Amino acid sequence: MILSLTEENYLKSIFHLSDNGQTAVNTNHIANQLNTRASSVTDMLKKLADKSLINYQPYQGVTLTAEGRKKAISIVRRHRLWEVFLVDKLHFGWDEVHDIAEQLEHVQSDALTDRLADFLGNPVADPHGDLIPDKNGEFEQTKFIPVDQMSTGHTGIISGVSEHSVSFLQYLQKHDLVLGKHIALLETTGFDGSVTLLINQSKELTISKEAAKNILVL
Amino acid sequence: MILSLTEENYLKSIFHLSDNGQTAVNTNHIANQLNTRASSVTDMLKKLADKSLINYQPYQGVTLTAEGRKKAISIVRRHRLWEVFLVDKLHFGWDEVHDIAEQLEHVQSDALTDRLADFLGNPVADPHGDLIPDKNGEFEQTKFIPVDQMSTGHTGIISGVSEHSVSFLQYLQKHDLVLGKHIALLETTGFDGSVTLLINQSKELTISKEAAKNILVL
DNA sequence: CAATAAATTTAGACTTGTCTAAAAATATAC
DNA sequence: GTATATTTTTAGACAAGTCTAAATTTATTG
Repeated sequence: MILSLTEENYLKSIFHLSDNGQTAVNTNHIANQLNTRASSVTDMLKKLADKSLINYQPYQGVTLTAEGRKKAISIVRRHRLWEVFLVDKLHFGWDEVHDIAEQLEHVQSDALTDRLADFLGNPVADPHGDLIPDKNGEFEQTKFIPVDQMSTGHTGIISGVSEHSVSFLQYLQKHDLVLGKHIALLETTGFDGSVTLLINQSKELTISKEAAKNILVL
Repeated sequence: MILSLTEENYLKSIFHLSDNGQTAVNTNHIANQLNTRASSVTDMLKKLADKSLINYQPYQGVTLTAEGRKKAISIVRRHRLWEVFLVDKLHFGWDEVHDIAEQLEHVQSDALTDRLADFLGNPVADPHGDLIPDKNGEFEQTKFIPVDQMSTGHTGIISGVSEHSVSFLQYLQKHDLVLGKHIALLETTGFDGSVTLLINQSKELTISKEAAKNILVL
């Protein structure tokens, strides 16, 4: 079944807002995420329910069906593969690629997606460290830890972020907190939770608890 | 000014049907090319005329304005660059790429287009030999000759086709009449115009006048 | 050049996706 | 546990793009 661009965007939103399809999502949350109105969302939810892509009970929020989840995951796969392409091959900054990938993800061709993945070396994570599902929709099993949950003295490799705003990404870039860097947690300040890191065994940097929460290490 | 996908497709059609924007194009021709109805075309022509992208007088056909031509050329540029990407990098066959490029061409980002061009080595022609306009909309000046207009004994390099149907492309592929092959015209048959070629100084092949007309050499 | 044929445009309707405003259902608070 | 606030849905309208059928314009032809 071929979905419209709009339908794809709704499925993707629901997937992301529901923590990969587990919990129910509210109409208002979707409206907010898609910059549209609750009434528009209701209309679309009925349509997606008719197509058996979501489970929808009026006033009770929605979850994805197996079919809907499959579709959503394939969109996520396309999005993240294109992000890798844009950063690795076209040398865009990781803070510049989201909007372009948002367009590219809607190009419908399984052959294209699979060949692109091969061309990129079948990456398992995108430039933000978000996991790329494989052809069958499976995510590699990994255990990212947010920096604010590391113990003092322990080390890790920066492997992802859980906040994708351009300003945060640029902040990270500026302080050289990019993917692949080795960090060690030197100290956690009790009163505000800010943490002091040693980056690549050389540079010391103190960041807020808020920032630490959104940097993931492996 | 940002154009809708549909508007882009109309401009592209007009550009192609008008021999790169020179001659006037009929409503019916556009309807035919876009698989739509004449009445739909009329509606859209009014809209494009309102936006100063075409010159439109009812019943008199249309031509592109300078602005419309610029837009059309940028779509053609994107389309052909993506075709190069699909064939050179993802190893698609030249007969498989049109539909995918048709989708990719509508991704709106000048930065993407320019970086893609750089990544591909700023090619001047796509896998079918069609010229790729540069960033400023200029086509490289070349003089392709259709095989049916070659003189007996003369040689050339296959550099393009003027017919893009999948069946024709597959026919060429089967007979090894692909881009870059050296051919010599051995003989033209008077009564039906079919021509006998020597391919890469080794293999002889006779093709119809119809086929010869659509193979371009340099 | 009148009559027919072909091409084009208009009129009115339909679909998709959106919106505002009002109604209904659910959640919260005293 | 009733009143208020919040969330969600319904009702009706609108814009983009399309369609069919009818009307109009242009082209063709005897």
